[in-house]
Amino acid sequence: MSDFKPLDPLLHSQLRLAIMSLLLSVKSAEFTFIKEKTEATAGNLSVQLDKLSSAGYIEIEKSFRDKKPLTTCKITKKGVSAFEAYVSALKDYLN
Amino acid sequence: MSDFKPLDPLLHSQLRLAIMSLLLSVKSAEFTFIKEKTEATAGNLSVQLDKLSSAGYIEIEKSFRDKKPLTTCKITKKGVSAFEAYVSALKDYLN
DNA sequence: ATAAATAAGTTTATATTATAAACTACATTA
DNA sequence: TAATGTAGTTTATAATATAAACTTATTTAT
Repeated sequence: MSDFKPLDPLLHSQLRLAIMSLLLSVKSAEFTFIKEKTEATAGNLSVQLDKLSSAGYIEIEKSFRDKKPLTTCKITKKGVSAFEAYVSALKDYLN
Repeated sequence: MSDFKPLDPLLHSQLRLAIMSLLLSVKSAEFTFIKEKTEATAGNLSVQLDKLSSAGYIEIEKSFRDKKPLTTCKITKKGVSAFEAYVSALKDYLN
């Protein structure tokens, strides 16, 4: 029997974890804000946001501001739960 | 400027993290013991142990017992430091 | 008016990584 | 001596992360 619970592979990724961590601390965040905070490239960020969204961990709203596209992200209840479960599982690995 | 320090990719891996976590809590551990505790396949374990060893995070000793190969692993000082740095960096992601 | 630069992303191609399947070597048992 | 088990290693493949190239639209300069 293993001492180690599996770690949600969707969260066990540096960038996605950073995104989720950010989103936990705010009501919502814009693409460009997340990009600055995580120092990710736009392409990478776009892909990872899609994955989190597909999993139902975040909600993405696309609109326009000043005639420019505006992508706004928000963590979901499911995302919060998944994050908490991940942190809890991770603790066994960190002693 | 980023709020998130990079996570050592060698440690940010479920299996390698489990291996390091195990090795932190014992003087040394045998291949088969680590295999049972982590529930990894022998192939995967072999590869990941090699990576940790190449990085200088663990030391691997190969011998024989009862005429059978015996692989024994031990965490190094460098490995302990790396693990501690990883945990410290990770904390910023977990709030 | 049109060419160049900027902004906000997305899509796609590539490099890296994780993982298991297949294999090796040797010992034991039927 | 043929099959089974033990303890791994090597290699092939699947999955993942990442950046480069691209798209669409806007603003600014010529």
